[in-house]
Amino acid sequence: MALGRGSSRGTQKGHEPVTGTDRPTSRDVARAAGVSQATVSLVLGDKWRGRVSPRTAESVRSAAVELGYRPNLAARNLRLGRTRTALLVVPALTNDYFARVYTGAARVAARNGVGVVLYPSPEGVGPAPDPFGSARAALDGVIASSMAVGALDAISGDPAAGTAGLPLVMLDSEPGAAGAAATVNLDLADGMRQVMDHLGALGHRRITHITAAVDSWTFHVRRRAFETAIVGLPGAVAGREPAGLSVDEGLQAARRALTAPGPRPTALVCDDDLLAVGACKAVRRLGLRVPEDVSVTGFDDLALATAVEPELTTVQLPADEVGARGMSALLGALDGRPPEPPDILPVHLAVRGTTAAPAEG
Amino acid sequence: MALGRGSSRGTQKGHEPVTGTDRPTSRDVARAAGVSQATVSLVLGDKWRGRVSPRTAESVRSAAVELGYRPNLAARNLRLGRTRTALLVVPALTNDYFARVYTGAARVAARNGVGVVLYPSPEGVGPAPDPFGSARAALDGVIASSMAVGALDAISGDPAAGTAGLPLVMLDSEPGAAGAAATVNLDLADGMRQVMDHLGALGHRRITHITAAVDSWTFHVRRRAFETAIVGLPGAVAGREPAGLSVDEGLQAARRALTAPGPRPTALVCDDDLLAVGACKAVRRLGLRVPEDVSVTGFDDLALATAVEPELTTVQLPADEVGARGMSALLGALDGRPPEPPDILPVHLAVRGTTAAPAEG
DNA sequence: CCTCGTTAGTGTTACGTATAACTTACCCGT
DNA sequence: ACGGGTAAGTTATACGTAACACTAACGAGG
Repeated sequence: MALGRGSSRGTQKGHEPVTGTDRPTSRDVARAAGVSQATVSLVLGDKWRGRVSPRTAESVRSAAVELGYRPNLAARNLRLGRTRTALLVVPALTNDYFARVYTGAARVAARNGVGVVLYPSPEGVGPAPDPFGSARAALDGVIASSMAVGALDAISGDPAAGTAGLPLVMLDSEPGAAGAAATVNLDLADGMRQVMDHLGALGHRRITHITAAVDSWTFHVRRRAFETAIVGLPGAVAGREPAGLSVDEGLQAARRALTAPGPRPTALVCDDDLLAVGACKAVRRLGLRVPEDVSVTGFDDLALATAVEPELTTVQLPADEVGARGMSALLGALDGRPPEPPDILPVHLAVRGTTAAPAEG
Repeated sequence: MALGRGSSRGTQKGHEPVTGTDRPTSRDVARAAGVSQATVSLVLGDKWRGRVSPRTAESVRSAAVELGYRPNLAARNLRLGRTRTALLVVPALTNDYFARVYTGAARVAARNGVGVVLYPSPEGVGPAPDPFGSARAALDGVIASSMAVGALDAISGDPAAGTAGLPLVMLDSEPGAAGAAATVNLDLADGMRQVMDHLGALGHRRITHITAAVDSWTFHVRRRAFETAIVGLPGAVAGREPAGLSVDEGLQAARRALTAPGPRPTALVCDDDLLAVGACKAVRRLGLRVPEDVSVTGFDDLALATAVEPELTTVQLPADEVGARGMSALLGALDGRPPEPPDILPVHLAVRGTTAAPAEG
């Protein structure tokens, strides 16, 4: 039954390719089953109904198993002109918002027989942060977070050209972003509004916004929404303190906000949970308490938010839904379906332990 | 100059492949530059020195740019019989230990012109968690964390067969694991020893080990090392409390440990930072203080460890070095070099705020 | 008996690339 | 003038697969 895997590698003329790990090919399976390669392709491709007898099909299948046949994906991709693989470009792996985005995207992709390759934009990983060279996988389409567009247009000035003409779905980016086949958005403005309503209702009037100093739409929106909300809050006094996206930067920014001359803010609204955690540390290092002396709010509802004490009041984002919709949109674009109207996913404020009414004063 | 991208798709007989996004091919570039396809391949493959005149080379290059030529990776992979792509299988994205492993691996890979595809073993993502179907990228080799072997042998009973005959490097796994071309290890036993020495020197004698209830070598080692250390500590009394790998499970386990009948442990040694953070919460919920009443130690030094207060005393792991060595080993195996002797990377205890001498009593 | 339709396959081709082997033109020394 | 050498390309494959177009065998209907 198990013929030797002869595979007459006849070098008559010309080329001689680098001989990789020579696995059995569909032709080897064909020889073993006593049929032609075309039949093997039909059977294993599950297109044999009514074209190959069940007996033959079964013998092909068992021969394939016998030899441990695995189709050569490179050959298949070349033949089909498509890879059924999508690239997901995210800014950071550590951030579990993106981990959840991936989960949602992967779920939808798996249901459609599509693979997902992750490309975390490198933080000094290599000299050429080229997703299409680095993740050398041949790709059908790209989903990118707005926070990672740097990785895309690092290749060329034009963000769209960065995807090399592949369909592109943008997440959390300006609706109708140039070059994108679709966009998936969160109602971040509403999230910030919920935060401000909550703080306003508690009685806070001196509020400092600790902003993420990252040039990304997701943060611009938060800032605009904060500014809109603060003018809608009678007698409110706003402050602003920019910070990089880390716990430590949040700590520094909060320290600056709390030790600045003038009346101390009673609430710190942070653009991100990392910043909020840092802010809480700053409050305590100044001998104050959260939330009795200073309320702190975050954004994103990372795992970190419920790990710290007190647990963070923050805005929960439906991250996996973002990933799932993004993948759906990409699959639609790949199938040539017209883009669906961009809908904006709702977000939800989770009130936890870092907000309370301000002390009298 | 810019000829139309004619690409006479002559369907004389037979096949007719699915016409994907028809990008320009090297033959189109050849036509535009007035040379043969072979010359284009030579020039763009940077193998033209002494075989093509500089003038011609330049005209080929500019024609390629003009047309926006991007080589078809599927075709290249097929021709070369290799993809220069490695798969990194990790248990979770959220855990920044693995994010750092990836960073290290990606750094080494980039230096060698190799791409890295991440495969986070899915938590209920799809029905068939098949890295080789899901990450449909054609692969040259696999690096897998021992904590993710489940994703590998989910495909077949045999962990090695899971990689479909590809070279496999195991991280943090039993040295000389079956089927692995190489293994990269951390001296976790020494890490645990450092923890115990530290606690012993502080005067702790009633110590409970909060173990990760995960069937992985990395945790077996920790447990064995704990048990070895405890017998080497005169008068020491050990406890053990298993927990799943999460903050909340750590909290539950610590609560059980602290409220069990008999004298209360003065120190909780946790297998993981997540557990340690949960343990700290449990201590405080019982009205006790960290570290005055109960000392807590973690393991891994996640970002979380310095986000909480007090900052966690924990064992720092050279995660990126693990990734880098793993990738080096894989590249070596791919080049047919004999495996280097498995070396064990040192780890280092970071003493921070959650450990102190126990109160008298 | 011939034709038609169905069943069960096979032969052949091209996807786009990299490279071994061949070719042609030109120059130099003797 | 002529052989040999080099520079500058070109030609011809083959990688493994999927699918179209073809064919051989066979039974049924007229």
